[in-house]
Amino acid sequence: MSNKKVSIYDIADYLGIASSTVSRALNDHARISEKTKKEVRRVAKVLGFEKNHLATGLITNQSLTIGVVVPAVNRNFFASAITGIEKIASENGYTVLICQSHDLYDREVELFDTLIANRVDGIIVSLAINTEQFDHFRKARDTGIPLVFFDRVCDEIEDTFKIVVKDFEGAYLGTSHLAEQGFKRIAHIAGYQSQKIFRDRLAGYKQALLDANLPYDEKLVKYCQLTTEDGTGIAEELLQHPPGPDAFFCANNLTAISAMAYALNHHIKVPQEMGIVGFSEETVSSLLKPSVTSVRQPCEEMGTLAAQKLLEEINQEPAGQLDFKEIALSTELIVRESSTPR
Amino acid sequence: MSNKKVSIYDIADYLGIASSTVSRALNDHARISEKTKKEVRRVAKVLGFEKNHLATGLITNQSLTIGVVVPAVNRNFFASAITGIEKIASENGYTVLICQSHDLYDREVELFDTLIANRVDGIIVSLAINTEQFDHFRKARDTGIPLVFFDRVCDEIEDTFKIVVKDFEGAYLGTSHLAEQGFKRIAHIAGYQSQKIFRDRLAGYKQALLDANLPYDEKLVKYCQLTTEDGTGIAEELLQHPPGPDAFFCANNLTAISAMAYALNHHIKVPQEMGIVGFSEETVSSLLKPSVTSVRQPCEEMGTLAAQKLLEEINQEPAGQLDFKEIALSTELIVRESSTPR
DNA sequence: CAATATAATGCAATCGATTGCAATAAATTA
DNA sequence: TAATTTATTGCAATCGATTGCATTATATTG
Repeated sequence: MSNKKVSIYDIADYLGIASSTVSRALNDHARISEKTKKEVRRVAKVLGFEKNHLATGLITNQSLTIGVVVPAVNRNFFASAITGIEKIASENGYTVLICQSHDLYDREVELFDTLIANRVDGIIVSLAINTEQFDHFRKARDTGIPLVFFDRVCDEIEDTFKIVVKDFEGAYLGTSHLAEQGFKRIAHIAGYQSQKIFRDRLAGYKQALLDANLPYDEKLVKYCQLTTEDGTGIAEELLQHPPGPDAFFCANNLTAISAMAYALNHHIKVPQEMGIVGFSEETVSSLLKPSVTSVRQPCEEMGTLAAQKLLEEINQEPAGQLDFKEIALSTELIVRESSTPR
Repeated sequence: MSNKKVSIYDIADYLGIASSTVSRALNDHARISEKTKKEVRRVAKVLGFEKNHLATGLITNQSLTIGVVVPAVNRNFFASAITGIEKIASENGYTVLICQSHDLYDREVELFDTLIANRVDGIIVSLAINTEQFDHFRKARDTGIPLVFFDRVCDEIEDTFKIVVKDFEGAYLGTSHLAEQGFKRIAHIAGYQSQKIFRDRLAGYKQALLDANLPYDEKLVKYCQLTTEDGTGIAEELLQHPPGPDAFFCANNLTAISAMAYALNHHIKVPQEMGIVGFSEETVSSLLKPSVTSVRQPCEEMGTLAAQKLLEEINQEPAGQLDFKEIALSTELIVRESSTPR
């Protein structure tokens, strides 16, 4: 293996000049002549030079890398958010380190340690579903690494940007829509209430019932991790013993899809006998038969916003001037077949 | 902001010992006494020390990071493969840098430059759909960075591991199955033939037709990028003018799902009037109504294998002893409703 | 107790790029 | 031509961890 590691010293030797000149030339420094710059660039190319970011990072104390910690990348919401983050990051010369917590608190903590050790310049995070301790966030902040939360945010940590959607509003929209369509016994597949977003969604659901003069029946609310299996299981549980629900408002889309699948497989007609509304779109929401009504979140926009705010904090000059706050974006109800019997 | 950067020197000063001793203590070196090790670890914790990987990487010439370049992370196949890669990597103390090429050649090249600059110890890659030049791969290899291809591999580069599935076999299985179920005019939504996997899938499809005594009609084969829109568009095109196909064998699952959606929306009954088989599972394959028959790939296993082979190459001692080859894993046909009219 | 072996620690160079300051070369002005 | 600016380039320290070799402390043996 030809383990050539070409450094600026090699270029310097080749041209018989100082390494500092090479460094400045490559960085297009104003005090280097055009002639030398051209020469240096030419030789750099000939020799196959690639700048060593580790060395740069060590001396400049910044890695030009930002870390992203999400529960999983194979969900449309997170994948889109990441796309947004990448866009802003690469426009600004930053690399993105994407990590999956797989919704495990322990893994999240580990990932934070790794990111800190790798000296990322900032971290964007959406909490694992069972994260209820926050020392790893504090540690990052104490180490001087800016943090931005999005989607599943952490209220206990202040002075950071938080990018969320109006979960209450979204849930209210979805549930009200079902009520308007004539559904009377609307169940809610809810996320664990340790996460604010799921509390807000439940609250929106309740308020919508109230405003529609429908009774709130706690037996119709089921808390879970919101996996595919949870959706099927809860649908089965609720539909076994009459009177079951005649509609599901689901706190995410995976459970909406799987609850719908359960219904269809048991010869319950959707939407005639059963209405379905999900929260957050999946790629297939519009492709399913019937297509699935859902609350659309501006996923990619959340990503770009999170990245912008993070870079703002990383590059703030002087420090301590930022107006940290929670930014809540609007949701939109995409009405499709699964909720419209008429 | 308390930008404390605690280094081994701080620990050394605190204890009045040499930094080299601290370094060795933290690395559990045999020639350091237990007593000192304990002291050092204690102080490290008190001071909030986090090892600087940049410095370590600079001196040891390894970053303990591996790069992964895939077209997109929001596809079940890649997400699962990544999960497999992460598993092996973290077991071995490596961090994974995940990058998306978004199926763009230019972006892929850019990402390679960034990864090289970040001195990753190796790269696992699945080609962008229009990658037909390979200098960036050669450059990585010349820089001494091991490469492993998976899924969409590059035949032009030799002496690297390649992890694939038996695409020919999978396509043969899927198409034969449709033939057995009585479908006569089986269309194929194919990927661009610049990629070997799509050539192999087409070949498997052809062979299956041949063995089933069905004529090969090139009008029933459509080449595309395999996006959702492609699936819908091709279904529309082929079904507009009779005699259209009575089944679709699709080179991925997105097009299978969207072609099926098109059929259902136009009152074509699946599977009674139209059979559907896809390649590679999506999370929703089993949840759709009808559920979608598809060729299952061992996604996660491909990821673990790719990572294992990469680490093997990274840590080979002495160099040049590896038996590089293409490893082809078996596929499995998961029969569901979309292809079984009876 | 002296001599030798062994354990534990320290010194100093190194990785590659950056950067403040000094030094030299070239250009301008008196 | 001498004096002064201005444009270029070089020197050397620095970031933080690692490591070969030297050194000192402790243990073992005769």
